[in-house]
Amino acid sequence: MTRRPTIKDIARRAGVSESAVSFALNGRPGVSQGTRDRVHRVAEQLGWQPNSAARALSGERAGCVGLVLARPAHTLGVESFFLQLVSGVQEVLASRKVALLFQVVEDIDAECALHRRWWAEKRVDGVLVVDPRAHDPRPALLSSLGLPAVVIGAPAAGEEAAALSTVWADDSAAMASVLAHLHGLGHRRVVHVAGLPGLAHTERRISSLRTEAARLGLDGARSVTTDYSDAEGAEATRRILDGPEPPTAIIYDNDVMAVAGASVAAERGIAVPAELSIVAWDDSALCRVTHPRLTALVRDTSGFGRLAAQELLDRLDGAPVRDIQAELPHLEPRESTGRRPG
Amino acid sequence: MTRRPTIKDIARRAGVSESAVSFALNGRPGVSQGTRDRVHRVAEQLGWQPNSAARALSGERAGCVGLVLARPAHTLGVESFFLQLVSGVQEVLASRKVALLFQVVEDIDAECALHRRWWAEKRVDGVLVVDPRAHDPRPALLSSLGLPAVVIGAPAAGEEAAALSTVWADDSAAMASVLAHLHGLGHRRVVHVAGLPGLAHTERRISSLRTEAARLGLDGARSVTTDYSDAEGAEATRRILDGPEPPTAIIYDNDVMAVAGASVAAERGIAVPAELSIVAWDDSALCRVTHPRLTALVRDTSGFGRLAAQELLDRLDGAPVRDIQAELPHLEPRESTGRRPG
DNA sequence: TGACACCGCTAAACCGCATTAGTAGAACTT
DNA sequence: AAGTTCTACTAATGCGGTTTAGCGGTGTCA
Repeated sequence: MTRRPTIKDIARRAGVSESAVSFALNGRPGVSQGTRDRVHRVAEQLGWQPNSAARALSGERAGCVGLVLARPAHTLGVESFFLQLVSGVQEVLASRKVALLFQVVEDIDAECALHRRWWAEKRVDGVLVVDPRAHDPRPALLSSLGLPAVVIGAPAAGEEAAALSTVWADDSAAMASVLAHLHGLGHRRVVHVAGLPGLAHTERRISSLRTEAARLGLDGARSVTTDYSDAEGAEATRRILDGPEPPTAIIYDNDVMAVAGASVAAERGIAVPAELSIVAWDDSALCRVTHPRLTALVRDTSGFGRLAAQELLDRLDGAPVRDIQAELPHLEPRESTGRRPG
Repeated sequence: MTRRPTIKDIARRAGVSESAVSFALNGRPGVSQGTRDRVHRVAEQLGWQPNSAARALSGERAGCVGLVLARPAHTLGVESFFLQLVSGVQEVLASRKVALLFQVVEDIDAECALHRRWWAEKRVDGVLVVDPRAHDPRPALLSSLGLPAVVIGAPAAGEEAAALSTVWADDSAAMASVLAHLHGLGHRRVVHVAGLPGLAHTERRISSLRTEAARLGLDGARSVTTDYSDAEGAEATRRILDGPEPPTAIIYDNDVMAVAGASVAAERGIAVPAELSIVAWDDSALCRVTHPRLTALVRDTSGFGRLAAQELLDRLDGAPVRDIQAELPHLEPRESTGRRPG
């Protein structure tokens, strides 16, 4: 139950004023090198750390950034994406001693309310925004509050990202590469089992599928949307396979649905990849542990997080808004894709 | 870029002193009902929220609790456990407007350093501790700092949890129920593919397996440890199946390894459950999407998180240290377990 | 040699809130 | 009518930092 040391303690032991201590510890001019060293030594010895509340109060930063995840609770924990992203984010933040406030909420209204509260409470210096969507209310809100933010993922087509930086991967090009792969294997009827309809990247992938399919002359290509859960992924797969002219290849928007789809095929005795090819968007342990292993679109998710965190820190340091493109995801062919049957 | 309203603004508009505002907003005596109402109305109108830094500084709480995850980055994101736990934790915290500081670090030394820093910075009012392990340095550290904490998971046998509350599930009983299930199906040779060796619950499960197996007369029962990854899960499975007297049932300490194990069996043409039964400790979408679906030990992970968060809040309110036992996990039999072959 | 700039430091104000001490006025005693 | 107790409020202080203003002492230069 030790008492926390303060700069007052340091000042007393070093025989200087509190202001001198503050100057010394923050590398500001106004103290001689000798005094500076002495103060640092005493601070170290006392194990002093700045009280974050006091810092935040005196006009400075809170030393903290926020990340809100607006997803219904039951769809959480099935995807590896977020923990990976967060771990990348933290690598960068931790190196600068910035903390991460993390919260899961039910929907986007709750998310907006939370941003507003964090701002009013002066709890965070900036926020990371994930899952950009069509008609997204968050960019406008955040810029009206003057809260620096970085959007992770490309905004919906046609929408300017207000005054927010964006870190994104080119989903359109990625979709094109998947279709090229399938087309090269002879597939002509392809279905895309997409994620949540409101999300910007979902719409982007859907529209890219359409234009790219038209270009390649794949006329059966279409998308269906889901909530990303294994249940809806399986259900969609059943409907697709039961429909007229079932496809010879299916692209799933996440790993969980892809595995669920593969399982439905197995259940029905449909051989993968002999009769049906499967591609997962986002690689994970999941894709490697199933049998056959799934061909997947690999992206460096934690690298993505690192990029976003770095950009947010830069923004806090006054850097201008930027638009950063992450490395293009690449396709990792495994055993779940093969030549078109017949 | 609106300015944040402060109690000074409220005081001015309501025509009273700042102290009166503070009393009114905090439900303290010393203001008439009329003034109280007026202050509340003005505060609402201005959209005032207490500045968390100022609150924390003036002796009060930081309004924030911490959770550190000490796992090497590559083992992250494969398990659904943590996001589920965190989402449960937050349900409770959010209802009390307490924020969650979340950080992922490489190892337990980094975790200890972080706890120390958070304490010194007065960033958190208390912390949640996960993955208790044998010879765990954290309880002693936290109690010497006087930082309220709740340990999630039972401490290693023989170790007192210092002055920390504990929320735990009875792993021994759970292991017993799994063995009873397998014994009932006629299995006599069972292997347990456990997780990280240092963790308290790993050791608990291992020792429970041993005593329970002895009681039931299963003499081939043994445990091997891994790092929880799909790679080590698969590797362990190969070694086990290649060894002398291969088991007829395998218990895996998480879902990912169980699926990886099932995949190894499939690869080798070993039929599940006809030739090999598989049990996963911890249910998830994963166990339901594979084919055959995996028999799993189900626990209410987010409920676990809720319990822990509630206990931490109680501790912050001055409640005494408690030892809370969560609901016993129950076994959900699916298609991956069946009668012993032969 | 006086004016001026510069260095190294201290004193004091301030951030937004909680809290303690104090105070004016009304109500109640006796 | 003077003393006491309440009520409803204000003034002042402190939390732990940052920051601005100011102040002696020394060096520089005209």
